[in-house]
Amino acid sequence: MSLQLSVPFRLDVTLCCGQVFLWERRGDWWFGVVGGSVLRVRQCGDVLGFAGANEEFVRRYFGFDDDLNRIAREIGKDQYIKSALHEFWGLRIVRQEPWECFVSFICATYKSVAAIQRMLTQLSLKFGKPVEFEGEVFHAFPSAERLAAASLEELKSCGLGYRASYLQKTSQMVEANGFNVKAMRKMSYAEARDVLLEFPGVGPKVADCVLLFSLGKLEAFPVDVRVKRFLLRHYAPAFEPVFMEKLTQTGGLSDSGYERLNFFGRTYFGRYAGYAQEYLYHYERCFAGTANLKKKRS
DNA sequence: TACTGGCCTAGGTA
DNA sequence: ATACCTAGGCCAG
Repeated sequence: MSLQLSVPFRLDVTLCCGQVFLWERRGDWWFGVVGGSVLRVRQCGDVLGFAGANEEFVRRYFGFDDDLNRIAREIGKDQYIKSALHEFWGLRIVRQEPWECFVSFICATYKSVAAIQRMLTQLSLKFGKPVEFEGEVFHAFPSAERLAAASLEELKSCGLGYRASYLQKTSQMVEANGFNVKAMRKMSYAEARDVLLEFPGVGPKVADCVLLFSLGKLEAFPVDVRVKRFLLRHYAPAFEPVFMEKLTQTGGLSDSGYERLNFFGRTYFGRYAGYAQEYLYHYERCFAGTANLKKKRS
């Protein structure tokens, strides 16, 4: 099946920008398991070809209802973000499966994207239900029940390290009390964030990623080392010199430091701050390299 | 309340 | 090759 694109969209950028980890590229086609079924998608200009789901599902998953032109007008506050918007125009925030997204970002702490993909792939292979598609076996993302029953050793064998116990405890909590996606969608950003923060292994960064990439809270503004970096480089005048100095001197980010940068992002860019974050994050990742702003060791 | 280390592991880099 | 550094942070003290 195929659909004629009537909105700006770029599939490859959307799947490569670091918001989702389990899509695999094979030639022109992308393969992914979403909600227990396998999806095959490719883009040729204004035509999106797909198999494994209906058009409505595809439209919802890739966020075609987001009015990108309007979003760009609202977040396009300065030349730097405008450059990122221009470079990656068509990048959209995906509506991931919340549980998969939650697990992904619990595992993502202090890991590179390549390593995250590897961990999640192993978890799926080991604990996910096999799904046949076009004569081939794929694996669905494992349920909370299955992960809750896994031993620490089994989880660690997927490369999780210290994240294994977080994932085990969180899975057990979800198995016992559920993961109330519907309720969180209805809540405000702040309320839903507080719910997520109750789970082990979930701090503000992980919560913001889940809110943005799976719960439709487009004002969420996750702050990681790259975001911190481009804020230091390009938005320094927005902060007090003393605060800037402290940020530059320390590698990590304290709770209060996180909240200040997060608050800046949400107030400066507005209700679509999450889109700004993702365009800028990807821009930083592709063009800014890994210049070292950390305190020099002596 | 705010800050400091420690933490598992795997890619990437010198 | 082999050592070292950093990676989409969180938690305990």
